Amino acid sequence: MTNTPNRSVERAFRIVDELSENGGGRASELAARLEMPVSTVHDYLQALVETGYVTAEDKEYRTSTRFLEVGHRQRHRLEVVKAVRDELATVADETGEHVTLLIEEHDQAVILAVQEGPDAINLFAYPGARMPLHATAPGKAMLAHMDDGRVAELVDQGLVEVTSRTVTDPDVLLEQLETVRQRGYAVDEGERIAGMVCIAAPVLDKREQIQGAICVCGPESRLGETRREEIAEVVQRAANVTQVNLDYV
Amino acid sequence: MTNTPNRSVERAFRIVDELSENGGGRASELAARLEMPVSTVHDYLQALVETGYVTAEDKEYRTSTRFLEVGHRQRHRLEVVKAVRDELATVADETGEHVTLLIEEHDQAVILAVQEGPDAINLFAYPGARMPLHATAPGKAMLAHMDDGRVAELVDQGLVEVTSRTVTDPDVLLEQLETVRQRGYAVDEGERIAGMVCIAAPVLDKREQIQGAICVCGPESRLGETRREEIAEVVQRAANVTQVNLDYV
DNA sequence: AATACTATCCGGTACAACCGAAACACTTCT
DNA sequence: AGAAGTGTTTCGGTTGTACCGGATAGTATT
Repeated sequence: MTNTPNRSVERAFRIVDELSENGGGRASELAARLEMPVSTVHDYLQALVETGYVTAEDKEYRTSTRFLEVGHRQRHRLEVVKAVRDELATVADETGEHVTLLIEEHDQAVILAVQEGPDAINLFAYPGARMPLHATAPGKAMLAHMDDGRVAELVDQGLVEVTSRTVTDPDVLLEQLETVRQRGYAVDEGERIAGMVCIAAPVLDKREQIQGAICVCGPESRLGETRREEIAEVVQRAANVTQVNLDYV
Repeated sequence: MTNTPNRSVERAFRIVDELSENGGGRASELAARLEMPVSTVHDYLQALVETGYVTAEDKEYRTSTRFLEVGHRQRHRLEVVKAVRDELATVADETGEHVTLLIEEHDQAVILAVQEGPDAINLFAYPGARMPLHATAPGKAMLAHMDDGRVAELVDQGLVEVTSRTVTDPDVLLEQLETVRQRGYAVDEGERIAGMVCIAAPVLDKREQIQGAICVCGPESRLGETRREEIAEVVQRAANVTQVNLDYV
């Protein structure tokens, strides 16, 4: 399967990743970290600058705003984003908490949009941020509506423990997914970020295909039993409206 | 100068660009557009999918959310963005119009953040969007504080006509830049988008280095002489506050 | 079923990526 | 000032792999 898939491309993006993670760097720095000859890295950086995806400023290389551009263009085209437009703001208003729209990509949950309600906790959440599916409410909401085969595959790859509360037992996870299907929303209690509770509802299209999830996050202290149910209501309603928008636009 | 800067890297990003512009595509489509053999394009797509920067969904390839991630991370690190944080919203509120923060990159003006006021015209403006420096108010605001040498270089590369009102005469441009320096803000009257007037103030750091520009855009009909001066006031104040934030954080 | 199209696989060859080494640019010591 | 250290850039020969033509498999269209 991994049939030498063009080494140059792979290396180029390895360098981009490295730049992105460290917010830039010098040629030799990167060479050391990536264990490549300095001259090679230098060649790549030169090529990357040429493409416009990397900027050089006095020997200091950074990823350029082209990434923003490409990312936003794609996001703009995703139907879910259009469909959810006003709903996120409404949910943020009604709950006061931190609201996000996520999709599944490459077996991960990826944030597409963030809307902070008046009382929102300041999470490090930004468009493009990704997280494991099994360790988050939105992830579980989406998993609950994916093929059994894919879920099994993911389970086989191992359920990474993000916090001490993360569900790592396959049986427990499958049971939870069943619950999600029954009541229509998913919950995560400090399974990704200690002290944070998240409640998420899946967004399906008319073919019952999963298109994303809407998620509300807040501190455990503020989200008692009744409050959670209220939020679940709101999130599910938003997901429904989104589904309608999806199908009729 | 163009010393064979790694063809694979260049081609990989040519493909990414093409994908981004058309919101995705099939292998053969891209091959035709880029005038490359199908098998070659196929190889590249495979490699790109492997890196995670492109997703394949039933033969249809798209740029992935990785671009969003990389873009946002970088933006997060840019000092200007932090410094301008609340100012954009304030300006949007006070003017009611469409407000943006821009920086210069690769000889272009690039939008980093957008804030729409209550009466804002719906422009196709998103983070990462880029435009020529000489054809916009923020561009001219930044040009006015760049080295004469760089300005001369840009002029030499030719002043592209975006609309019929775009300044294409070097002498006129240089004169306008002088005016910008004198009164502290730049104006563009339908030079990039017909019917739109933009007013922008430069954000400088303590070394008088240009760090970006804050820009307000609105329809010509709404922006008479006095209104423009009011907006210029507001924008300049915001740019000043930003500068202070920049220097003291 | 036959046709047309596109995606995918394969493998030999030409060519460009690769990297060692040397030149160059800057700092930072003595 | 000179020297030594640190990091960047240039250069060119070799070697590995990107490249693409052609074959095959897969899918849609008639």
